[in-house]
Amino acid sequence: MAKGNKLTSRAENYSEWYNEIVKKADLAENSEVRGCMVIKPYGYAIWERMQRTLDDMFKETGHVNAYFPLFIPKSFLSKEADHVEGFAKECAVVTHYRLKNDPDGKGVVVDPEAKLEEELIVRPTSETIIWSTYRNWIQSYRDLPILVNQWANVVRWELRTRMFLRTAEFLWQEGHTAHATKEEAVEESIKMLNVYAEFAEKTMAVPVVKGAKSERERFAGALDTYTIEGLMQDGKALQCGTSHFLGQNFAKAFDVKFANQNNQEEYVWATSWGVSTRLMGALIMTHSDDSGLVLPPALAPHQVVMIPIYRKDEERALVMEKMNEIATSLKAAGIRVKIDDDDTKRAGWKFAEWELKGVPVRLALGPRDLENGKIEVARRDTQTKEVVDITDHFDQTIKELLDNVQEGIYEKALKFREDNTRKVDTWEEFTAALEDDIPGFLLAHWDGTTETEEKIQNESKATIRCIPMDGEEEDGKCVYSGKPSKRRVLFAKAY
RNA sequence: CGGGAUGUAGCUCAGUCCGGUUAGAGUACACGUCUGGGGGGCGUGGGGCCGGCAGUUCGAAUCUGCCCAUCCCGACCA
Repeated sequence: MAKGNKLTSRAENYSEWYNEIVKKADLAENSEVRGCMVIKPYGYAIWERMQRTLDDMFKETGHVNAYFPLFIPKSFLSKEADHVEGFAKECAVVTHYRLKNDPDGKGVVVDPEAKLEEELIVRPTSETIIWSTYRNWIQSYRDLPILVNQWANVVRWELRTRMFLRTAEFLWQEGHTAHATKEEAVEESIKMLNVYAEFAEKTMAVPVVKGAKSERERFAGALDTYTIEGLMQDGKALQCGTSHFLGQNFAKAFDVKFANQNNQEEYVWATSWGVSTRLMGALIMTHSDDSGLVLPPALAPHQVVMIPIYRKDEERALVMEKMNEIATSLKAAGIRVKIDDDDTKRAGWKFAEWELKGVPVRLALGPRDLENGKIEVARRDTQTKEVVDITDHFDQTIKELLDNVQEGIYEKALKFREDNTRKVDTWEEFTAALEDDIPGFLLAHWDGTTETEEKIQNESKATIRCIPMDGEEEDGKCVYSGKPSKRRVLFAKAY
């Protein structure tokens, strides 16, 4: 790659900047199938770290993993009326099970003889197939709760797609739990929302607002949907994860009952919750800059990249010896280290490349440093570097530096969100705020009706992201209708 | 599904209006060489069914028709 290979800046064209990061940082690329993407090894490595951390958190909260089929009988989808309403328009349908050679000799065609009696839907989510299964698993209160998660792919036939943010097929996890009481199910749905929020903030360093969705925005088939909402650098909101209290809707649709301690039959209470590869988009759009990706150390496949500098083979040998020694001690301290000793690339090229890929810390070591007992330490998030002594506790120095980076990018993102969260009280303020370069989060009163919500969306393009959980009661007037309101809700333009 | 555009090297594109040498550039790739502490310089080389089919013509990347594909804007998108 040549000098001209700079990213489009965020100011110039934000969505172009995003697309270029995804491609040039080797995260993913478009596939031959419209709307689908290939997640490349570097991008997948980040996703794997997300999976591992989340999976541990799920296990710690008592969940186990299982796997349910990709295909769902068409009839299942129509058993819960709201649910089918929500998904019908974006389902891929399997109608046949066989191909045959084209009689005209041009490749293969669908064999019309092989039509399925009942068509199969490629899962857009798995509530239906799971609840039809739970029916057989549950007879007594002693069978409850069921706390199951699955890691899977799902398909939603989207017309407009964007890498990681909205693709026709995506990877996610979906937790599906069954409980004896309403209280327990509600508690579960909030517990998992908290797990998501903790993951977002501690591991991804993405600050999020926890809240409940309005009726209009909630999951089809849920009584309550809870969400974590992040604010991206362009001032638009991104829904990062959702947790649903499903009530008894699916239990009734699939006739899942249990005998309570008094031997009375009751419908089971349900939750479901999920996060997807969309989190990759949140990660990119929260921290990255015009030089490329910025990764939190907790998720970076390589936390430290080491680049040797040398001219002659003798120099190379000396530098590599010292570098391996340092790498060994860093690895022993639990740090993920990559030595980039590729002799076909130049040092400057590697600097730019690893910056683009967001590696939190870069160490460069050359003959000059070797003489002085020093090493160059560069920090990705602040783009600063300094030459420091190689001390006995160098591994601890780096460990602390990584912690600082993790903390630093979170604080920076939090400050950005705070700077771009505004209370507005009039419709003029509301619409004016949305015209800004960074529209941001708007806290405003709302009269609680779907009609008003729709009008606000149609006239301003902003939607209610959530009714924040930590919001305080406050008397006010709806920013649109002027009717009384008890609390502010969070509005934003959203992805 | 409506509106607009584009298909030429792995990628980004010029050439098409006005038909006429062997179809070009940048980048990527390969080799050599000088290099090497922020995406290096020089040299050499490989790589093309010009989206497909059918016309017009002595001659088509270029003109005509049809088809296919993709992209953008809208509509739609818990």
